[in-house]
Formats: sequence, structure tokens, C-alpha cells
Amino acid sequence: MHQGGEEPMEKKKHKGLFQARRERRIERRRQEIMEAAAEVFAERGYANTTTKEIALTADVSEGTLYNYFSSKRDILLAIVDEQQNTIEKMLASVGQLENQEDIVSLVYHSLNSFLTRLPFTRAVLTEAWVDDDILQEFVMARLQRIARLVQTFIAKCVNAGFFRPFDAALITPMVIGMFLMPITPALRGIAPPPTPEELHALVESAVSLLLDGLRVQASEELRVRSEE
Amino acid sequence: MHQGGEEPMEKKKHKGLFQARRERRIERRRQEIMEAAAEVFAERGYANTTTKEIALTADVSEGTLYNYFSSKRDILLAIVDEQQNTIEKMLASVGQLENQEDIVSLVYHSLNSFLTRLPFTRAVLTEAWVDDDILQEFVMARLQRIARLVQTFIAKCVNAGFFRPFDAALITPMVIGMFLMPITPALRGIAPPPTPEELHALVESAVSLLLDGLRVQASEELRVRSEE
Amino acid sequence: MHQGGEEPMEKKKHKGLFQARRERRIERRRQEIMEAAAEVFAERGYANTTTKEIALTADVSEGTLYNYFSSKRDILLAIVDEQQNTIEKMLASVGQLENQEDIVSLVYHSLNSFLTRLPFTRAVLTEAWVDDDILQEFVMARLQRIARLVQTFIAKCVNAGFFRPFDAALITPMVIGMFLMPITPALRGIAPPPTPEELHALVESAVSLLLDGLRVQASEELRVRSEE
Amino acid sequence: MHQGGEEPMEKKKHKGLFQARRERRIERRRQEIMEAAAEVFAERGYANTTTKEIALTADVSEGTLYNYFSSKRDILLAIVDEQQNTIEKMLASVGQLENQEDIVSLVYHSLNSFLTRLPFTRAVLTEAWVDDDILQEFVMARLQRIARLVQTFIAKCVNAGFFRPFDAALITPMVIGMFLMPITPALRGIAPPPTPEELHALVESAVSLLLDGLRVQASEELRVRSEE
DNA sequence: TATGAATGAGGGTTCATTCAT
DNA sequence: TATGAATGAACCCTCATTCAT
Repeated sequence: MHQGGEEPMEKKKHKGLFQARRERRIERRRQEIMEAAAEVFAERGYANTTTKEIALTADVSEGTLYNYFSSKRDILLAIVDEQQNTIEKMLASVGQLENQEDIVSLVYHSLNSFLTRLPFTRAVLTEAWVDDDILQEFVMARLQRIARLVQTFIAKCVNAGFFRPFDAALITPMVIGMFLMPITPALRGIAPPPTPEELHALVESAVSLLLDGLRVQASEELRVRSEE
Repeated sequence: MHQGGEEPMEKKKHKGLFQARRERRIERRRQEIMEAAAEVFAERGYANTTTKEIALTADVSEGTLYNYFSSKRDILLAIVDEQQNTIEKMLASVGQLENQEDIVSLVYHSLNSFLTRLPFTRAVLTEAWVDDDILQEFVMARLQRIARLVQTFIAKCVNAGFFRPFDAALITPMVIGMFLMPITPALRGIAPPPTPEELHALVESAVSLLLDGLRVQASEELRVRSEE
Repeated sequence: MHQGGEEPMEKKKHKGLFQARRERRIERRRQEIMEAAAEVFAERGYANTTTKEIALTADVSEGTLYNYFSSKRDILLAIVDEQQNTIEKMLASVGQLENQEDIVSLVYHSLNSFLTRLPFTRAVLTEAWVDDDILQEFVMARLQRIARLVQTFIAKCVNAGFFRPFDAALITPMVIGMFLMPITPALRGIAPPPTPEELHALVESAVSLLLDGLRVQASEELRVRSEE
Repeated sequence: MHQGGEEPMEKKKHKGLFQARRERRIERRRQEIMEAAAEVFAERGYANTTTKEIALTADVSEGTLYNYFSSKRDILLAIVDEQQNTIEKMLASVGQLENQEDIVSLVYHSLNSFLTRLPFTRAVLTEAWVDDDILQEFVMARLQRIARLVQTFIAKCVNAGFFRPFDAALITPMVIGMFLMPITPALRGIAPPPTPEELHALVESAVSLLLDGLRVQASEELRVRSEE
């Protein structure tokens, strides 16, 4: 998206094959660089990463970076872009939430998206914590779409009498936090990402917890004493 | 600081006042600088913050910073330390969790601690996302104490038969995420912190949600249709 | 430098030339910088010299210095090292002193070594006056080797009855001082270095003075009166 | 000499005692500071010494330094000045050199002057190696007076036929070097200064060496072989 | 007069970016 | 196109000097 697709349009026919191969080569190289950069950004943060490190990790020279990206920041933006697209694609296949499986599926796929290209996610999150543009244009944009899905679903269920009369807007962040926190250590890089099975178990538990709560039944005042 | 404490014992009274005033002045200045620094760190991140900005914000010269801190990083560490103490103090007054009020109280005070000196918290969190030392020595240390309190409480309730048979270790992060996410926008600086009333409402809702879940009752398969 | 030597063995020829040229270019540049630095260090002393001055004198940018040396001090150490080697090489060709010509030769070549790359020597000496590490590891190391040669020679001659019964250890510094002082103004930079002829004449005179003293002959009490 | 003696001349009578005591106090303090400064300058060199270190060593505050000296450099100049005076005084009592005792005496007292306030000498020498003003105005000025004494003496002896026909100007630096080198380690601070007795022995040996040379007698070609 | 905190110019060093090869 | 040396702005930090107390 940034600095791409600017080859001349004429000559397209004749060069077809040649051009296509060239473009693929370029795209492949861009990906290599982005992967390398994401890795280092994830590990040390954007500001603490030097172009030299990126180049070293990508196994190219510093100068070469600038043949594929116009600046260090451009690399970050490309990473963000890519992550955007990944999640966007995932979201595109999700319609309205209609039942429990839909939730499980949405959550599972969302978490999965975050985890599959972990360095990308880490790089983005880390920087989003500091960079308002990235936060808004990427993280919030995606997150709010998810939030809206959830919130709408909850509101509907409340209206339908299936859910207790919670304020959907108030509840939604809690719900999201519930799903997100368990993978935070992985996002931060201090724990291995869960296996698909673990992830499934996790989502199932979370959904169960969410729907029916901790308590055995809605009983009167809870009381535990250590001596009991 | 370098040659303090070695004053002769006679004269104590006279020097006492003098010295004490001086120390208070120094401490006050340190605080001013830390506050200024926290603000800028919070806004732009540690690495993107220049000592010049800190000095400007603190309304002193750059050189003055170094009369109170030995390095830019030292300022950050002092901020982290201070936050540590704030939370530590809060935690010290919390015993075992024994009932619903205890949870509400713990959560409320925890969130409050995070929110009261918001720039400090933001500065610490932002850096913890990138700096392993700060993450471990500060954030994780505190967070794990909280987590252990929660986990123990859940396990106890499960054993007592009050809670459904969840795996406490699995559930705890979800519980924490549930409480934390609603204030995340404030922590990130893109929303005003909640008023105490809002915070209370929030915690109450969260606890209710947590205990009894979204659902009116543990019913059969949930199903909502958009057309309904 | 950081990723050198790991080239595949095929291609050796082609890369060889390339690589060699590159290495020569690097070495040449290092030398240029060292020469420039030595000049300024000699003139103003290490501590009073700014990297900006060095860069200016070397006709490169400040940043470039750090492509060839890791710090200002590293430049100084490289200079010291180079001087070490120069003198070391000179000393390597000197065996035991056995006769007058040997002394003349040793002295001549020693002084010559000091004078040939005068800025280097000045830079080293100047700093040695203040920096214990450089004094010990460089100046004293070399000087003591020379001193040992001289002392051994004197002791031998004394034992052989050729020299009067001086304490060799006591005398040696005097002998060295005798040879060194005449070129001190040049070392300090307030006199042009002697031409080779002057240097020869100087050494010859010194050796003669050293061997037979000032006096016409060992006579009775010397007495000069101004009115005579 | 620098920044001194600028008190108003009127009122002299009435204030006599008071004023005198005050001046003595001031002078004493100046001396204390100079001594402290000389010590640190000697140890680390002028440029590497901070005013804070001087203040610390002198046991006063940094600000106080500036009540007695107008700048850091002024302290150095005062030290130089004082050393000048010390040597000047010594030289004032020396007339023309007329015999061996005169030489011994001159040398002994010269070396003694250098050694008695060693930090002062070290400070001056160290800086003279880098600072042309100090070199010329202090070190060379004194040294050349000594050199002239020696040179004149030698020339006279040569003319009188007592000394072999050396070129006095050529020989003089050697003579001085001979006397100076043995105390150089002390001047540099890597050896304790010689005791008066050692100093005497040293001078005696040097003079003997100087007058009659190393050799037993002016013999034919010297030859030593290790195997002999 | 003595103090030591405040100052800010200037130091060494880093690093994103450019460009000749 | 790939390279990596060159660049210089900007960083963090030091320290001689000033000045309010």
C-alpha cells in the first residue's frame, strides 16, 4: 500500500511474464524485510530498533531497505497494513453473531489472527501504545468493529430476554478483556502462544464463564471463610 | 545526598530544620521532574522522549535534571519505583479475599491505583511493553500478587461448591482482563478516566457479570435470529 | 569487519581482489583519521581535542570517525598501538649491545623512531603524562626494554673493567636522559626535528661525552674563575 | 598575582590589624585551594579535573572557589605563578657557576625545587606539555635561565682548556637531561621522590659521570663481547 | 562570605538516510 | 539492483560558571 504498484502502465502486455516475475520477486523481498523488521520491532520496540538491525536480520544491506521502503517508518506502516488486512479478511467472513457458536468462532478466529503472525501483532501493539495514528487507524478500527459485533449481539439478546438487562456498551469491553487477557503474555512475548487445542479450551471456558458466570446458581449473598 | 548524614550530633536542632527543609525542597523538585517526565513518557514513550522535552515540561534546564537523577533512565526507574510503592501500599491493606465485598474492594482499589497517577501508570505500562526488566520487576511482580489473590479465592469457592468447577488458573486471567479492559482506553490516554461513581458502577456490573453470567438462567442452547 | 572472512571458498579469486581493495581502502582511511587525530592530539592534548576538530582535520564528517573507530579514545589507542609497533619493530632488530657502534645505532634508531611520526609520538607522550594506562602499557614498556639493554651493557663493561665502577641501575636513567633531552623540544613541538645529519652529530657528541666526560682528563679539582 | 591585592588603599591605617588578619585569612584560603587543585591537576591533568573535584579536595564548596579565583584556569595560573616564584627565588641565590661545587649545588637545589612541592610541579609540567603559554612563560623561562648558566659555565671551561672542545650549546641539553631524567618518575608520580640523601648521591654520581665519563680512561676502541 | 542548585553551551556518540560504486 | 561508507542532525550528558539564599 505504501510505495507499491507504481510501475508504468504502458508496455504491460509485452512484459507480462517478465514483469510479473519481477513483481513477485519484489513482493517476496518486501515480505522478507517486513518479517525481519516485525521480529525486531516486536522484540525491542520500533524506536529502539535500528535500520542496521533490520538489515542484518533480513540479511540485506541497509541501503537495500530503501529500495523497498521509503523509510524506517514506512516499514512499520507496511507491517501494520498487512496486519490490518489479515484481520480485515478474517472479519469479512463473519456475519452477524447469532448464536453461541458464532461467538466462539469469532473469538477463536480473532485470537488466532493475533497469534498467527505474532511478531506482526506484537510490533503493531507495541507501537500502538505510543503512536496515536497507528492506534486509531489500525488497532481501534479493527477492535471497534469487533466490539460493535459483540455489543449488537448482546443488546439483541438482552432485548430478547435471553440476557439479563445489562448495558451492552458497558459490558462489551469486559467481554473483550476476558477473551484477550489470557493471550496477553503471548502477545507480550513472555509466554509461548497457546496451541490450537489450548486456544479452543480457553475460548470454551471463557464463553461458558461469560454466559453463566462463576456461581453455581444465582444464589443469595456469597460467603467464603478461610476456616471453613 | 553525597555528603549527608555525617553531621555532628550536637547542632542537631539547628541543622535539623535547615537540613530538613533542604531535603524537602530536593524531594519536591524530584517529584516535579518525575511528574513532568511521566507525562511526556506517557504521551510519547520513553524512547521518543528527549531530555530537553522533560526539562521543558518540568520548567527547568536540562542540566538540572542531572542534579536530581543520574540519567534519563534513572528518571524512568524512579517513576516505576514510585508506582510500585503506591500499588504495594494498596496491596498491603488487602488480606485474603473472603467475600464479594472483598473482591469489589480489591478491584476498585487496584483500578484506582492505576488511575490516580495516570501518567505514571501509562509511562510504566508503555515501557513495560518493550523493556523486559521493567515488565518483570514491576508490572508482573504486582500483577502476579493480584492474580494469586484472585486465583486462591476462586479455588476456594470452587472447593466449597459455591463456584462451578472451573480451573482457577485458567479462569484468573479472564477475570482480570474483564476488570482491566474497561479502563484500558484511559490507561492508553484516549479516554478520560472514569469518575469514582463510574468506576464503582463498572466494578459492580463486572462482579455481577462475573458471578452470574450474561444469561438469564443456565438455559438450553441460546439462539438469536436477526429477523426476530 | 563484522561479517568478514565468511565468504565461500569458491569465488575466492573474484572476491579476493574486491575484498582486498576494500580492506586497503578501509585501512587507508583509518590511517588518515589517525594521522589527523595525532596531529590535533599532539597540538592540543587528547582531552582538549573535540571529535569535530579531528573530523575537520581529517576532512570527513564526525559520523565517519565512528565507522572506523568505536570511540575517540579508540583513536588514541590505535595511535598508541601503531607507535608501539613502530618502536617494537625497531627494537626487534637490535640484539645485545656489544660495542660503541651498537650504542650509537640503538640511540640513533630510537630517536629516529620517536621523530619520524612526530605527531604520533607527541600525542602518546602528552597523554602518557596524564593517563596511567597509556604510560604503563606503552611508554614504560618500551622505555624499560631500552633501559634494560643499556643497563646490561653498562654492567658488562663495568665488570670487564672498561667502565669505572658505576652502579649501572643508577646511571642508566642519566644516560637515557642525556640522549633524550636534546630532542625534547622537537617532541614538544617547539623546535623543528633535527635533520638526520644533526641527529647523527648529536648522537656522536653524546656518546663521546658519555664515554669520556667533559674534562680533558681526570684532573684535580676543577676551578674556573670568571675574571680569568 | 592573579586577582589579588586589589583592596582599596585608603583606610589602610585604621584598618591595619583587621585588614591584615583578613588578608592573611584570604591568602591562607587561596593556598589551601591551590594545594588541593595542584594535587588533583597533578593526578589527572588540568582538563580532566572538574571544579567539583577541586572543591571537594579543598573541602569547600564549588562556589567558594570563585570567591578566591576568577576561573578554573586562574587557579592553574596561580599555581604556575607560585612555582615560578619558588624557582625564581632559588635561582636568585645562585651566581655564576665557578666550580664543581657550584654545579652540584645548582643541580641539587634545582631538583629539590622541583620535588618539594611535587604536585605543583607535576601540575605545571603536565599542562606545559599541552599549553604553549604555560610552557613559554613558565617552564621555558626558568629552564632557559638554568641552561644559560650551564652553557656559560661549559663554554668558559672549554675556553680555559679544562673541558674538551665541545660545542657548549649542543652539550647543554644533554647535561640537563642527565640530571633531570632520574627524577622524572617522581615528577610523573610513578615513583616516590628520592630522599635528600638519595638525591645527593644521585647528583654526585651524575657530576662525576659528566666530568670524567664512563670509561676508565680515554682508551682506544671499546669492545665488549658477551662470550668474554 | 559560603553555599550548592541552576544553567546552558558544548562534548561524544548514534543512526536514519543518501549516494557513489 | 545491492552495497555499505558518508553524512549531520539530534541525542544524552558534563561541567565551568553564576547567583539567590
